[in-house]
Amino acid sequence: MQTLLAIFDRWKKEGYRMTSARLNLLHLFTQKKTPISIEEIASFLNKKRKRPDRSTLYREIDFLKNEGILQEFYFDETKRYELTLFEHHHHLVCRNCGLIQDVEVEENWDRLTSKVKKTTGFQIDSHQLDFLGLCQQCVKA
Amino acid sequence: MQTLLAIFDRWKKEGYRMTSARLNLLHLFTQKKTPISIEEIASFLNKKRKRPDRSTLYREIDFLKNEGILQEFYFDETKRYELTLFEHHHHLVCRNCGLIQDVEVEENWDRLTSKVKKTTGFQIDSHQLDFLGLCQQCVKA
DNA sequence: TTCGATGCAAAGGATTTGCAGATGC
DNA sequence: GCATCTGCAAATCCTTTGCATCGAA
Repeated sequence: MQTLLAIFDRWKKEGYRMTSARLNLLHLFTQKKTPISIEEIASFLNKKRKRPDRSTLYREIDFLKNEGILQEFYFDETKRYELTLFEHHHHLVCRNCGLIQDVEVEENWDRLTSKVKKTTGFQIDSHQLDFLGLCQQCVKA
Repeated sequence: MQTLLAIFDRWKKEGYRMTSARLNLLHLFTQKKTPISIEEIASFLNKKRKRPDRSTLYREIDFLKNEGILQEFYFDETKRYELTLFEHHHHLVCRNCGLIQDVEVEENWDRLTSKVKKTTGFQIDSHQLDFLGLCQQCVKA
């Protein structure tokens, strides 16, 4: 697992710059522990009176994705992003209100992965497991 | 698991019609056992000289999704659709050539689901598990 | 001073919508 | 015959791109 400091070091060597837009975004992502959409990112940054242009936002997301810092998900009809720095986990999605929550699933993923590899011949890099349903609030209502 | 016949019956009662566009689409989906994109659907129908307008295609996909006949996935930067009639299974996606393959994962999903339900309070309807990696061909190359 | 990052405006592509005519039932 | 379904064209929405300027190192 790479740390933010290690990333900054690498960027310095590669000639990328620590601009305020980039720092604001990274700061936002370290606070939000759950995948967020472009719309949500824009509105959070608006609240804090930092408003990058949409094109900047898209370019920056792309940059961070290519650098392996952000991970892309697709929930609730929209793309969402989350720091890869966070430990691997799975998501619970409420199909009514759209709430997204992390969940720990006790499972021997290494064993499962190597089993799948053996039966299919695929070289498996990662997996994604999500649960879809209703959150406590929406079950009540 | 609902059958196609049961669906046709329900539609008749609800006043929906068995148009040729709808039948062509359903026929295509019963043949393709793997999630396909709008582009792929259009090109397959073109080959068979059935060319519905794109708006019809989008409307029909939407209809089938709402009727619970199609399931939506998001792989390889595109939305893909598959019949829900097929038995529940998981997907292997090659991140190089985009190949999608079904895979059986032996796991007691009911046990896992009820465990997650207990720890989170969510009412869980379904889950989705996908593996990402390289297929045999792409590993060689 | 240099080159990456940004904002703006315009282009591009995918999806949706309104409407008039076609077609299942 | 009536309501649904369809194709066409236009509208809309999201994302990307070109370019001149800004600003980090």
